[in-house]
Amino acid sequence: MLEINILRTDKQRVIEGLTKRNFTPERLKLVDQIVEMDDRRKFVQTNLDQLLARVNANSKEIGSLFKAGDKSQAEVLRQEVTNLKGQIKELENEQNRLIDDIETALIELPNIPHSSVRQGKSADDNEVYKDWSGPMPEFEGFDPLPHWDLAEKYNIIDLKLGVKLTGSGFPVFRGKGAKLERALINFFLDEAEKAGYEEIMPPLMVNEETARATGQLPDKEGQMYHIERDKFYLIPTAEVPVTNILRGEILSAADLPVQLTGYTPCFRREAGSYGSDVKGLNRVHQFDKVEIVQIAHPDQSYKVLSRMLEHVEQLLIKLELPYRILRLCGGDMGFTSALTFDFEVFSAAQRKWLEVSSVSNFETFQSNRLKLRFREEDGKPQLVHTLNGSALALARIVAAILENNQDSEGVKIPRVLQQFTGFERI
RNA sequence: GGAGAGGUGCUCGAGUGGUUGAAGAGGCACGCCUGGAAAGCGUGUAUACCGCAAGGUAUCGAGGGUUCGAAUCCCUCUCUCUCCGCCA
Repeated sequence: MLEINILRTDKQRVIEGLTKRNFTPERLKLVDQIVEMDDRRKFVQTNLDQLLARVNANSKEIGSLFKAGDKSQAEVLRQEVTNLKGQIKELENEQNRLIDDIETALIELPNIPHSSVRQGKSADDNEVYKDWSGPMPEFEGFDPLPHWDLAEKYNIIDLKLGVKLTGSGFPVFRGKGAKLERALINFFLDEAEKAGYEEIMPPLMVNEETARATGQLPDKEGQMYHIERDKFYLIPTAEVPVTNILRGEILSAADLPVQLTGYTPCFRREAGSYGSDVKGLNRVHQFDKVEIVQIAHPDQSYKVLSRMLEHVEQLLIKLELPYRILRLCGGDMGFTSALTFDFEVFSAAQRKWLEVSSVSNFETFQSNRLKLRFREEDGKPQLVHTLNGSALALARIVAAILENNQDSEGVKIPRVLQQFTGFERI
């Protein structure tokens, strides 16, 4: 959620930012409407506080009058308070209504894009920030198979079995497939640890408050699996529980940046897709992911962002996968993000780029709802910047490894993974 | 699932209607003391909102109620803990 103050102090930037996100002039009016409601809210509170102050003063006075035995004077003051109550109730109601309305409206506003973000309608308008310049996988004497065929051929991932156990989009990894998955998780976690991240194993279900604080609720309610009976949500990403660890805290500046990482399965309902995009591991309801999260000083957050980009990039280099980096345009960027870079790997048989990581700076958009702040030496608390990124999303990485490293006999395991898998080929 | 206890500030912990935003202790910070340290002494130690400011308002799990006045009384909800049962 945006800080309401910037609608006043930085209105021009807000308008430009929302325009990058393709807000129509009609919708832009929301900004002024919110400020107006907030003006009214301030006015109401000033009045309300004055009335409450009088009630408090009278009550105190009544106390001492009673002790002094002056009942008649006490009665006069008591009467006055009784008369004020109607007004107080009215103002309180209006204040509560305004607070609700302001929040409801404010939640409609997405984060203001960073100045480097271009306007654009969709993923087609994303800018290729860094293209792949190395060699592409080549195959001599045979046509590379898509990963779903390889999965079946070597009996390492069973999608049909997943359907039997649960439903479509719940792959079953087995044998060397399962071990490859586990190897990747260990590799990613070890790399994160080396980069200074503390490993977290969080709950896989969260309560409503937690889902709200990182912005999954109310915007993306439909994306999450919901346990009706206990009012829990299955996490769509480790970002949710991990970022919430520090919810409500006031850190000292010396604690920053906080670096956290976590492996979790991720559960996504992802309704409404179809076609070849969803085939195999391209889009599933449950997948594994290692997430990195940083809580940073506002002055440092873009430096932190580039370090996170480097981290992810190194993973892909070590895995020997062709990759490219996109800077998302205003139309494709997530609601909560100020700047997002996507990493895509090339999957040789499908001949397309698959998104395997998304690294974002949310600035104060998340911390505002998280109430996550820090304090300089003898300064006032101010909101931190939060950042996160996938490092990396497993399913599609597996797809790319299988497709790119195949030969007619099997699949070669990238060298860095071999110590984790214990085998060199599938 | 059954029975009970309880949620107060950074922590512990008092507090059953009236200068209690909240005793006391601990922790932390600063100062004094010291050759230095410990001990000791002193001072300070929440957050949000409104206000140019002075200052004001709110907050003792959450919400509602009683009252001139509530951390203190009443109702609802919620969470935690203990015991029993079940269980990896």
